[in-house]
Amino acid sequence: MDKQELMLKDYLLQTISATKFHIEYKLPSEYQLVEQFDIPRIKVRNVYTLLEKMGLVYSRKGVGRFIKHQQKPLDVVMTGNISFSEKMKSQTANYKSKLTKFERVAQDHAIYTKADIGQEPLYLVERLRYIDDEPAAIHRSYVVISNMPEIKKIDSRLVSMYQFYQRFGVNEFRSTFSQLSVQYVNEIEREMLNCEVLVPIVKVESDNWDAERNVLLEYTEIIYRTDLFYFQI
Amino acid sequence: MDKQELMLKDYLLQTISATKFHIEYKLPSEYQLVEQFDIPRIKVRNVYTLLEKMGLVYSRKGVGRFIKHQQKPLDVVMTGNISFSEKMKSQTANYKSKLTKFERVAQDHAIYTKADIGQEPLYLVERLRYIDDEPAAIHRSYVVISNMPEIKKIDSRLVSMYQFYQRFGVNEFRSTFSQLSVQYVNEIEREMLNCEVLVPIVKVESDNWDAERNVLLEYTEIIYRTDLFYFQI
DNA sequence: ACACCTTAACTTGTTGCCAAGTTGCGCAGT
DNA sequence: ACTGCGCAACTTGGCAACAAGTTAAGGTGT
Repeated sequence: MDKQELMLKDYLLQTISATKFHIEYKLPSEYQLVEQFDIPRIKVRNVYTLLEKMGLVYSRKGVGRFIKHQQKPLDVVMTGNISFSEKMKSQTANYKSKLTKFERVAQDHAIYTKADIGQEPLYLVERLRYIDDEPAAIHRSYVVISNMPEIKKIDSRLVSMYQFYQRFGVNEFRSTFSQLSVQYVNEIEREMLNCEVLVPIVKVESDNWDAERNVLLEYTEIIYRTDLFYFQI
Repeated sequence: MDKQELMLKDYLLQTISATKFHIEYKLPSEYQLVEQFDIPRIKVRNVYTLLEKMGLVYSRKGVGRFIKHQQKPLDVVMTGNISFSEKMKSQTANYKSKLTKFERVAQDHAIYTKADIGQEPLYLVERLRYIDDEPAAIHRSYVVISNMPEIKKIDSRLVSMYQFYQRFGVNEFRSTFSQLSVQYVNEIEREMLNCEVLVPIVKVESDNWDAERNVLLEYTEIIYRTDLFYFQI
């Protein structure tokens, strides 16, 4: 981006952050900004399309460009033993979870390169979490079948992995690591999360052990849209 | 982005991630991709300039486009009482810290809107952290002057805030919150961190108390480039 | 045989032009 | 006075053409 584009980006970001998030706030047209800043129209377009990819703005051909309504982010507590479901239900009335995949993990899946996993057959339970009817997080549990054979019997009524494990005799949980990284989504996850190309995601990878039997229950991967959450550590 | 651009983005991202990070790996030219995928050149350019803004690729006019060398991310442990300096020194030989600002905080600074702070006069100590001579993190300590008046006497020899507090009688630290959010940089921080527009940052905000006296020592804000760190929780 | 210069063919950088959608105003008809 | 239609002026969407930098090959001169 050249200096003119950077200047315009900051100008529009200030406009967006200063605006009291009324629905349908209309931004200046491309030609208004061309005249106001005396720069080529293509540079205005470049900045506008960047803001669109960041999920801040949307356009309607022939009408104009508008600031997108942003939800107030919710708090996710990253430590402690409260399940994600409980965390969300305490902050919003409109939370739900949908089971999107439950199947054996193919032998060539990348998960098998993780050191702790080795070649133990795994069962994937994948859930999409919704807040105010918007997809907000993808929760993947890779369960070690030999340490929790009942996992093969789950069905679409599954509500919480915590409750599932407790039902089958696990009372004490332990985690040996939890790692957070920030990335951009791939296309599959972007469609699942219904977000724009440049909304970064936080990926949290951790494990979950039965502390009494000292066996690995699952390897966990959670993908959060970063525009919908603050993370309490 | 339309489907052709998304397809090309994924194609180039796969090329980048499959490449063994040799310096100066040259990517296909715009016209090679135009012919290979039978799409307009402007769409190829759109995708290439996006990858440039993400910090993955750089271009040289008349020569071509190249994959940027990426450093292997380091681990930052987000909990516990180890100072950032110690965390980094245990992982790399080439770490340094530079004091970039130390001054009273103006009365109209946004920091004074934080609930815990009220209107207590604050002193800002800002450090830029380097890894392998690249800026990697900005560390801001907003110190409560009345609870640590010695802060006004610091100079450019300051190495560690932990050591500073210990020198003035603080032996036991406590934190009441630590919040992580993901954002894009503003222009000032982008220049300090020497990164591209679309490298997201992690901002960690926390407080630090003298546990014995039960007084607030500082409000802390750390800004990390997300391409240089994994976060252990 | 080697070195230097020129030019063609490559590369990326910059911007305008045309297409298509929408809205609002003015005019005509009832 | 009201309603409906047409068109001008607005908006964004899509893409090609020209400018400028670099490199390598070929030809010429020593």
